[in-house]
Amino acid sequence: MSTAERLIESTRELLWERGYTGTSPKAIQQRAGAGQGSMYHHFAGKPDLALAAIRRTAEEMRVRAEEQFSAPGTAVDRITAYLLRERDVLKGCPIGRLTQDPDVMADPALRAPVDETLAWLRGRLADLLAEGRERGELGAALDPQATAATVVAVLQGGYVLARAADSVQPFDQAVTGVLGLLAAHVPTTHE
Amino acid sequence: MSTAERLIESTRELLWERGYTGTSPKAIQQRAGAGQGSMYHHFAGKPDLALAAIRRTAEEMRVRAEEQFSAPGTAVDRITAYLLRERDVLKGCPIGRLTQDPDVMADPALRAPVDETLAWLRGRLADLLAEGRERGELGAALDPQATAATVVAVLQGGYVLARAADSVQPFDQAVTGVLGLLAAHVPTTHE
DNA sequence: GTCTATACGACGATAGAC
DNA sequence: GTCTATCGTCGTATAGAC
Repeated sequence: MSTAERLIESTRELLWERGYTGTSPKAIQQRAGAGQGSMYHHFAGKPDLALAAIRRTAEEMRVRAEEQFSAPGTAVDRITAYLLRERDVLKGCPIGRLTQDPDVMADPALRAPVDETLAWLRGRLADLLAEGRERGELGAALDPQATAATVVAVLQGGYVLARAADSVQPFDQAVTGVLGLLAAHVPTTHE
Repeated sequence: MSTAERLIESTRELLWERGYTGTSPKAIQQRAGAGQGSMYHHFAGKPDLALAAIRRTAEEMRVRAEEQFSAPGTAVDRITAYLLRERDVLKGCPIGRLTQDPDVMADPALRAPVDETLAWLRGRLADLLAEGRERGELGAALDPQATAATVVAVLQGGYVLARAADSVQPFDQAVTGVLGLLAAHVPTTHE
């Protein structure tokens, strides 16, 4: 792996673990096994490197989500598979966490991939829900956009609860809970 | 207001806006209009001051939530009122955000109030949901614990989505969505 | 491309005068 | 109680040699 690659990967890890403010150039260099000069040769500075790291993480997240979304099965099947997918729950969402970093949110370039990724997720889930509703898999009363936002929020909030409790249990409960609520909207499961 | 009070209040604001790592003693002093010596006279250091600030914020959060929880009405009414309560959505949750700060999570003293507050919230909502189920306001199939986790996660995740989008819309949608799902579990609304 | 040297303010705290 | 002085380290680079 090239030095530039190692720098990006180290930055991705540190942004995930410690956030933008909590990540120093020195820490990035040490983890990447690169010197000062090397880092500043490849990147203009901390924001530039962070941008490369965030873009890559965002792209990876979309690809992994799309794997579930484009799988065979009903809309609810695919959303269920997405929600139950294996996750590094206690580490949280590498994109969602950036939302709490004022320095990231204050920089339009850094903010854009965060905003776009979460908006894409909601949109994609809304599409699935709308499709499921059209096919009669879901009740006509279900609001695809609102429900999509709920599903993404359950994940993002589930990470928060899990980190607070230092346990995956609240995350799993939140997912179980929303799946239970969603099941009540599946016409065939109505008593 | 005493100097110690102003220091605590300033710390509360800064922890909310910038998190623990992003908040420096100097910034706290400036906002409080106090000098170095003054701060270190009243508090042992940054962690000590943060502890006082976090405890107060946690206490305030419980009191405000309990106002809705102990109001008259059905369980669903009270949960709805809680979810629709006025909030500083774009600023996020002052307790939930600390969850993303590794230095807070690494310190048992700082972590405790965060953990306890979110756990209390889930427990309180689970109680309400269980009560509503016993009274027949909610379907027997509803899992109080899981659903409580879902409700709290929707709020915490809604903040994340709102901050990413720089708009309250996704937060409102997530709340609308979960209320819509919950409505399907109210026996009388079944067609 | 990578290294070392240098810079300068911020961070988090202590010491001691008033 | 509050102030100023001082301290050692870190953060975020730039400069220039190799």
